[in-house]
Amino acid sequence: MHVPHNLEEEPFVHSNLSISGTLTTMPELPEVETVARDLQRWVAGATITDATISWDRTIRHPQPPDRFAAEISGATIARVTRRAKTVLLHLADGRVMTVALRMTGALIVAEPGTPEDPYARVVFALEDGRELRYRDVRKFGRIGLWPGGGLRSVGAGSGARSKRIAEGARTYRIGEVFSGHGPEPLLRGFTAERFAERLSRRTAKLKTLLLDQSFIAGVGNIYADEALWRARLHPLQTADTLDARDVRRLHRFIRQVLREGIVNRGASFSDYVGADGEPGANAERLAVYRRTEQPCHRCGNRIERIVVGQRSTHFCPRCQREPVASSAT
DNA sequence: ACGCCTACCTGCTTGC
DNA sequence: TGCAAGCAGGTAGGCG
Repeated sequence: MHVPHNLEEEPFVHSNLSISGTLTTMPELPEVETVARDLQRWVAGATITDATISWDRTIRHPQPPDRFAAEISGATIARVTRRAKTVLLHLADGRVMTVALRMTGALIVAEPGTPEDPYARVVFALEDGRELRYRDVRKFGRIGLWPGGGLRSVGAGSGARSKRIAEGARTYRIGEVFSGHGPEPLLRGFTAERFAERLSRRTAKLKTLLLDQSFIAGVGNIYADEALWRARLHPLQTADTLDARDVRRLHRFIRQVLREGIVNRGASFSDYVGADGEPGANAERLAVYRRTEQPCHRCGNRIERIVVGQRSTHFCPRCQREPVASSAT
């Protein structure tokens, strides 16, 4: 199997999710997509011979941690894909291992002889001598191992937070598998019309909604702020007040920032420095996120930071006007 | 059903 | 310099 040359030079760097310097990965859809594509290239076909768990809580349902290693040993990774912000490792026997990276999770392919990583919470030994390491400084991430046959949600529709998942005779709370994810924004089925229809039924603030995974899958704090800036929409504006043009802009720019993120290997809005040491053309791309008090690239006005739903939110108060509440009819 | 709040975690930054 | 508080944010789950 081809091994990228930079693996040899930088053992800990498997993808852009390993960052030299400050580790602020914040994996959102483009970052997770990048990880899945890299793993598909590097470990599809590999067989797991053992798993070492150093933080039990990383392993979640349905297997208790002490059975996980035995369950996964001997499995061959057939295919690696992504759903929302979760990496899916499809095993040859039909089971699926899910890896939710949350805040600081990373999947790293380590060549034999690579120094131990103190933040590796789960290490999968591969038959060929390499290791697939799940690294997670803050321990928020979760790994699950699910039965084959395909998990399906019981009852379709949005707001699936409390619904259950059926697999054969057993059912799981949907949160144990997926958090009732909304549509994948980059799929063809996610049309402006469908988006408009979903938005029209909601009275929540735009920022809150974009972060709601049951409303739209894969958008996190960075891409939400960036998409709203491009669409010139105020983060506090409520969804049901958007007109048709607003919706089309928001739809287009959500997809645009996510696609650009993937093209840039998920690095477009992080302070990533590539293995080639290429300096940040990324700073140019970052329009508002963490640019508090700095000039707006469009109008020069100072970027403002507010807190929405306990999350920092960055926007340009001149480009992104909050609509005046209409008290009249 | 929806929106809001807290807990989960650790490392870095800030303030005294 | 040392220490504590504040901050970062994805998401499960509880509450009103």
